[in-house]
Amino acid sequence: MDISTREMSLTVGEAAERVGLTTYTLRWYEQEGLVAPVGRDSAGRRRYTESDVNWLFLLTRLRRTGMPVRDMRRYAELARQGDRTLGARRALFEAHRARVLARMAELTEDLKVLDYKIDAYRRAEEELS
Amino acid sequence: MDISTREMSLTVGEAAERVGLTTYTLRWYEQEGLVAPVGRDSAGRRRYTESDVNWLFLLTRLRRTGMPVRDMRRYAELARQGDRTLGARRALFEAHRARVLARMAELTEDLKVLDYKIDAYRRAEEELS
DNA sequence: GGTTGACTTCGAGTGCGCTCCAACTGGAAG
DNA sequence: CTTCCAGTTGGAGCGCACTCGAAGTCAACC
Repeated sequence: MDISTREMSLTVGEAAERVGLTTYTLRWYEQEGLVAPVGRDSAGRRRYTESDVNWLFLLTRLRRTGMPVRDMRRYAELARQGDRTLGARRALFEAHRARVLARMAELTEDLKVLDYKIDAYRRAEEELS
Repeated sequence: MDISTREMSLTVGEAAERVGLTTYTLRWYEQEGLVAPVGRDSAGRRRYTESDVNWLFLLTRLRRTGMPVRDMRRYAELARQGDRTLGARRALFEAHRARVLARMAELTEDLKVLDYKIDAYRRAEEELS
């Protein structure tokens, strides 16, 4: 009902805070084509819409799961081409999903090594006491 | 029984292959203090023992779980100081273990976002067909 | 005994993902 | 009207973890 809840528009600083990136990174992402050119106000300052922020949030998840910036750019390019790339985007996500699962399996294995070592240290400490 | 099974000694190339690192990296790890100076043969070439290889393997697991080289160096320094650092080494591993668990929890969350998107693309494709 | 190929050292170079600086602009508060 | 602050650009710089090149040595094989 309140107009401010219907039209969200954030400065680069506010958007950065919301998505957990720096203003430097937000501008750099735009420059690198990970984000389509953001709208500007009358003074030439960026204004981020809710959908800009949602897009940025998605990027942070892709990034955090280890997707290289190069691949994120490719994804952004596909997204900008509209509906006809839906299949390609899904394929990209499915491939990435598989990589994330593989990464998690690796971590599970590595965790066993850590646990083994922790136990070995515990036993060695016991021995010495 | 056979002498060769009792005394393992690998060249840098062989050791690299065994642990899945390059010869460049093996030398660099030594230079960076992640590995204690490796024994040499009469011609000055490195000879890796089984325990050298075990140590390197452990390093690869630490690295793969995201431990910075800086921390690995600190760990290597502790290890070189002998038994009196057992507690510190265990603490280091326990702290790292917690970080790995946190990372896995993050990945689990991120996977949900990927799954959501994959499903959204599927539904959108359905819509268009 | 010459060729090959893996080793040696040292220092420089690379790729990634930011991160920061300098110089400037413009809106808002006191 | 001044001060302040957050924004703008282009380009340079940084930290990390390797990665490679150059020049040389040496053992092993034909």
